Amino acid sequence: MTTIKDIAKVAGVSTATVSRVVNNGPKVGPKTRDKIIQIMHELGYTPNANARALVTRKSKTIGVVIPEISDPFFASLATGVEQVARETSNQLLLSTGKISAQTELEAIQLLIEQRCDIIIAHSKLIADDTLVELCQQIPGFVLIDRHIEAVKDKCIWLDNIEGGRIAARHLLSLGHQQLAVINSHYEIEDPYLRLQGFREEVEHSGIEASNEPLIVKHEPSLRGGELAAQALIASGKPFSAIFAYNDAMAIGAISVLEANGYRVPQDVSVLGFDDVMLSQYSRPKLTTLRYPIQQMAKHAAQLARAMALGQPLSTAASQSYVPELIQRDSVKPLPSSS
Amino acid sequence: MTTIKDIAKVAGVSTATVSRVVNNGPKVGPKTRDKIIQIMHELGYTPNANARALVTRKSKTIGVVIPEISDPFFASLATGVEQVARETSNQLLLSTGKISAQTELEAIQLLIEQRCDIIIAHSKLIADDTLVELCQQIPGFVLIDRHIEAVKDKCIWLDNIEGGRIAARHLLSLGHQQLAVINSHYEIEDPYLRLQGFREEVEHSGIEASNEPLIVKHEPSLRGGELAAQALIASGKPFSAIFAYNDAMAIGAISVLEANGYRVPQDVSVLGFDDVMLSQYSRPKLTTLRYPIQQMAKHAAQLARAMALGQPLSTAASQSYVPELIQRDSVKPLPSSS
DNA sequence: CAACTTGGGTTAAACGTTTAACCCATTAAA
DNA sequence: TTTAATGGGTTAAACGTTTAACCCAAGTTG
Repeated sequence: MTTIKDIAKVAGVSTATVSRVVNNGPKVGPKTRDKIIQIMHELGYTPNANARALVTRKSKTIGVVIPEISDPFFASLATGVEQVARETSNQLLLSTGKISAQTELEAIQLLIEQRCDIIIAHSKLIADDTLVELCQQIPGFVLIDRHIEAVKDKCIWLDNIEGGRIAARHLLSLGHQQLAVINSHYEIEDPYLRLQGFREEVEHSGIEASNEPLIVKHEPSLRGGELAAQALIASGKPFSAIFAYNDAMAIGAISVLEANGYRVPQDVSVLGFDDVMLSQYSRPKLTTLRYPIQQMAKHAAQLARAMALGQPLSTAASQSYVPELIQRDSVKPLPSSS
Repeated sequence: MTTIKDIAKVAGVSTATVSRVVNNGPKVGPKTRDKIIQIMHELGYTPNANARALVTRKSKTIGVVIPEISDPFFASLATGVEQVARETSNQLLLSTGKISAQTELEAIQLLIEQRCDIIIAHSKLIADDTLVELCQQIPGFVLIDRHIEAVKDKCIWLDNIEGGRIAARHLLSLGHQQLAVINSHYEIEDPYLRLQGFREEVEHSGIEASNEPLIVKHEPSLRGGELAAQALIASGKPFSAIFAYNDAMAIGAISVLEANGYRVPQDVSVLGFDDVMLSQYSRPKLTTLRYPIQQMAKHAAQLARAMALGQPLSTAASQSYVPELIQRDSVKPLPSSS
C-alpha cells in the first residue's frame, strides 16, 4: 500500500508536509497542497488508521459489546451507538459475547486492545467488582442496562421495578384481578425487579390474597412464550390478563392462547415489554411497555464520549429511564359482567 | 497504559522476551515466562492492537458494510460474518452507509483505513467500475448480494430471477391465475429481476394474456405493504394471490386485506420473500421464499478470508444461491369452485 | 536599516510492537 | 578435545504516522 513516504518522495517534499495536507493542517502553500493532493489520488493513497492511532493515542473508534446482533433489541442498541459514532465521525467496533461472563469479558478485552476511546458495554453476567474496575480504569467506559451504585454515573439503565408497577397498575385499572406473569427464566436482575414492582403494586391495590399472580418462567423467546402459555392453561387456574417479560414471549403466548380457543384481548389481555418492531407487526397489535433502548444507547454513547474527553456532559438528563406504556390492541378492560 | 517496555524493565529482560511470552513464542525459559506473566497481571497489561497491526501488517479485524443494523435482514448478514470472525478469532468492524453511493463508499473507505484484512461489502448503489477496482486492489474484498460478472469469483449473490420463477410456479401450481405483485419501488436490480423471473414463468404457463399480473410498487416496509394492498384493492381488479417483495410488505398487505374483509389465505394467498424471523411470528404464519442470507454471509466471509490468505477456497460451493420455498400458512390452493 | 513577524517548509523523535540477526553458555556427538 | 547443536536470551530495525522544534527567506515595523 502507498504510504505517506511514497507521496513525499514523488512530490519532493518531506513527510511532514504530506501529513499536513492529509489533515488539512497549516504551513503548506496552495501550490504544494494541490500537487500533493494530485499525487495522492494518482497513487491511490489511504491513510493507515493504525499508525495514526498509535502516535496520536486516540483511535476514533467507539466499541460496543452486546450479546448478539440478530436480536432486534440489541440491534436497536447498536443503532443508537452508531448514530453518535456517525455524528462524531467515529468508527463502530462491535464485539459480541453472549454465553458467559467469560465471553463477555473477552469481548470487552478485545475493544480495549483496539484502544477504543469509547466503550459501551451491555453486560449482564460479569460481576460487579470487575465492571467497577473497568469503569475506573477506562475513562470512556460506560455500562448500559445495568445499575451499579458504586459507578452509577457511568451507568444508563431502565427502572425495571417501576416497569413492573406500571404494568400492574394498567392491568388493575382495567379491572383485571386474575393476573398471570410470564417471566424470563434467566438468573439476572431484570425479571426479578419487574416481578417485584408488579407484586408490590398488586398488594398495594388490596386485591384478595387468594388472587396472587400466577407466575411461570421460560426462555425469553417466542417459543418460551408458547411453552409458558401452555403451562398457564394446563394449570387450570383462571387468568384474564398476562404480563409477559418481552414482546416475543407475548406473541408466542398469544398464538398458543388463540390455538386453545381463547380470544385476545376479549378473553385474555396480553401485555408485552420492550416495544420492538415486532409488536407492531403482530396481530392483534401488541400493547406493551416501551424500552427506549435506542435513545438510551445514544445517551450512553454521548456520556461515554464526554467522559473520554473529560468534559462532564452538559445535559442533565437522568441516567435512569422509565418504560412508557404503548397502548395497542392486545389489552382490553375486563368485561364488567363479573 | 502499561506497555511491553514497562514489563521488560520491571522483569529485567528485553522487550523481545516479553513479546515472546505475550505471543506464546519460543526461546523463553519457564522461569522467566512465569515471572513475566506474573508482572503482566500485576501491571494490568493489555497489548496494543494498533501497534501490532502496524508491524505485522495484519489487523485481525474483518469489516462489514451494510446499510443499517436495525433491519433484521442485515442483522442476519452481520451475524453470519460475525460467526466466522469468532471462529477465526477476528474482530468485527461494522460500517454502515445507507443513503447514497457516496456514503456506501465512505463506509468502505473507513474499513480500508483500518486495514481490515477481510471486507464484506453489501452495496447496491456504488457503480460497477468502482467496485471492480476495489475487488482488484484489495485481496480480501468480497461483495455480497451483488453479481458483477467481471469479478464474479469475489461475489456471493442470490439468483433473483429464479426466485421470481419459483414464486410464480408455486402460485400457478396451486391454481392461482389472477396474480398480483407487490414490489419494491427502489431502482435497484432485485425487484426487476424477481419480476422478470415471475413474468417469464407466467407467460410460460400459457395463462391467458388478459390475466397479466397486477403490479404495484412501494417502499419495501410494513407501511409500504399496507399502501400497496390498498392500491390493489382500489384498482378493483380481481386477484387471488400476491407475491410480495419481502416479508414486511407481505405482512403489511395481509393486515390491510383482513381489515377490508379478505381472509388470508382463504380469499387471497400472500407469498413473502426473505424469511426473516418476523414471518414465523405473523399470523397466519407466512409462506415465503427463504433468502439464506446468514449462510451466504458466512460463505462470503470464508471466501474473503481465503482470498486474503491467498489460498483458494477448497469447498466448491456455488457462489449463487437459490431461494427456498418455505411453506407455512399464508398461501393455499385456489378453491376449485371456479 | 535593524528587529520582528510570517509563511512555508524540514528534521527527527516518538507511539508500541514484532522479528531477523546475533550472541553466549551448556551439552552432546565424533 | 574439537565441533556442532540447542536453549535462552539481546539488539536494533521496521511498521506509517504525527508533531514539536528548528530553519530560512521575504515582508513589515519603528
